Amino acid sequence: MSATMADVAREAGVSASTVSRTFSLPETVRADTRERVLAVARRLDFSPNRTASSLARGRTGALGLLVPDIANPYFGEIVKSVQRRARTADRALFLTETGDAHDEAYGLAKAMARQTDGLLLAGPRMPEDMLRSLAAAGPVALIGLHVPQTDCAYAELPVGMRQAVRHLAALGHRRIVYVNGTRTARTAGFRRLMRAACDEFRVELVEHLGPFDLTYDNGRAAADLVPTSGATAVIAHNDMVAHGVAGGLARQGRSVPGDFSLITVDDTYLARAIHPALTAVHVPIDAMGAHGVDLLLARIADPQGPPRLVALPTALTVRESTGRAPAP
Amino acid sequence: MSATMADVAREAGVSASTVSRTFSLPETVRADTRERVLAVARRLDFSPNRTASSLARGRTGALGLLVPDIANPYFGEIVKSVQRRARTADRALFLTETGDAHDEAYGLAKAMARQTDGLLLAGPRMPEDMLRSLAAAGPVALIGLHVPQTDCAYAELPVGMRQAVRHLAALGHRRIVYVNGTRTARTAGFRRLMRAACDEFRVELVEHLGPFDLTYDNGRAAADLVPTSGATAVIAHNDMVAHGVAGGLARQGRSVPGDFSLITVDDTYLARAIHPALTAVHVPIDAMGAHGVDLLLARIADPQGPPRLVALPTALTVRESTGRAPAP
DNA sequence: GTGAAAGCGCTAACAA
DNA sequence: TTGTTAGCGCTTTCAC
Repeated sequence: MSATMADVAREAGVSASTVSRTFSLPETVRADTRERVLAVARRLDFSPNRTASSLARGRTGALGLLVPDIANPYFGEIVKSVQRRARTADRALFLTETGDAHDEAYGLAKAMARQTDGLLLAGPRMPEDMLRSLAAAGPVALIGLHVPQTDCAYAELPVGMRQAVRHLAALGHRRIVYVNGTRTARTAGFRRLMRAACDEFRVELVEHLGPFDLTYDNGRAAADLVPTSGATAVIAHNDMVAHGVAGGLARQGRSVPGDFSLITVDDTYLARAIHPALTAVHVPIDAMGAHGVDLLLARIADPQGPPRLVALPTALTVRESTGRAPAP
Repeated sequence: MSATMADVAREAGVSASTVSRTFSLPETVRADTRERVLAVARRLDFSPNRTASSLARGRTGALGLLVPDIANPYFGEIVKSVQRRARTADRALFLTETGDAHDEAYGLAKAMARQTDGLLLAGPRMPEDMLRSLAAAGPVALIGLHVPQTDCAYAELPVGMRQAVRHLAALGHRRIVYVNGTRTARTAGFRRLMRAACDEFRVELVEHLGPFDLTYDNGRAAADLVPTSGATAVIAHNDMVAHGVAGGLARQGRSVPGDFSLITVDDTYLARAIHPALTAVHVPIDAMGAHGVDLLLARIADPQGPPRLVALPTALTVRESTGRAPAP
């Protein structure tokens, strides 16, 4: 089909090695022969066959990204930033959606590891030992999650969460509902955080831990429980859920922030794309994706190096969904 | 590092070819030797090296997907369905975000074509001749777009659009605004459609063709133009824009559907995820993605076959954002 | 600075 | 049914 290095070599009157060097180590070949080779290559519309190169080199040049749910805007934005960073590093990106099942995700990761130089796991719903086993088998970096002894880029939530609770306390809220999720890795730490922050600011915490996957519909369902809880403010675990809570409250005819204040965590474009715009604990998704790629590339370059953690800052962004607590 | 076919062959007392066949054409090797080979393979934790296989076979087993904007829910849902279908076909998926620049998208497509067996272009913002040139160079299928002489899976919008206008006409709306976008391939056909439908139902059409990229913010800006247009209903080109229009109207203190009715096109989860839920021309995104993959696989299997078009049905889904026109 | 030669790990005739 | 043999297209010592 398409021209090979041998073809170019013949036409240019050099050996295949020289053609190869022209493309992978240009500075090692004399300028004029290089030009000659490139001219022929251009004429023959030649470009190196990546597959052959991968085989010879022993690495593919590709990275693999696994996300639980592509359509979730949080992961959508992660995919976006990872893909962008990968491209600037001249790496192709394999994408796989894992869903929520541990074993399947593990199998998919294993399979993908074979065709890539390294794996990026975003918000993996996997027990730590599986993650460790993957990391032991090849280069792996985690995004949005903190697992000791593993390369990860994650958001430092305590600061932002504390600001959120302080903000509500300052507005006179004395009792808040926290709409949590199940099954995600950050859930546990999250609860502890909320408790600590609420204790510090003397706010009473009501948890809604139902079997909530972090979906719009579950947020909507959670909204029905809010008015009977005695709380005047809600903190939702992520934007999808917050969106559902907002929709549910609106449907009940409740006003935000008139009747209830609402704070979300993550701050994807969804948080700005509803009315009222949501006050949010901003998570630097973009930076997390980019740092994830960097960590992975570093790990690929030096498989033995010590694990690195990159903690990105979070902060409260106040918008329209929070206001003074209604008079009792 | 990891075991090779030669290793397995030696241990199992067979030739490398037999090991190869055991994995790629199992039925051609006798049951007992197959078992023996598989046992050894398991013991050695062997699995075939895809890169080597790709090189020998002359195909990679991977598909490439290009989308303009991953974070846009419309494309997010397409990526999701494509990735799912690709997996059931046992194909890995390369993902690239192209952005809006024609030439860059073209270059990225060319590059990706080299490492895949075929390309899926979703909603490409590219002139037809570029698309044709790509299709001439290798297997290509289009998603969400109808280009003659090319394999495409697209939504048949006339039906749904006509229903939308009829719906508004029946509710007493006599003048509607259409918030269009620039630069996308479907724009032109869309305008014609709207005109035809509006003529049929004796509705006056106001077009807002500003330099609108299809973003939330532009929808918001468009909303400011709505009240002065004299229209009582709005049709938005996609969910992002519709979302922005809804947000903008809410901010102005206008009620939907009390003051203005609003219809969106695409019907991603966004359409349901705001209050009021949006009446929408439903586009079967999932089916489009799946059919796109099937078209591509068929094209890969038979590069010479005639081009195939798959037109998926659209239909109006009435929700809460449309109601009777306000009395003049 | 350039060329010759030996692979990288697997596949696919062709023979046996 | 299985083995032998010759690549797939590129990279990389090692000489020159």
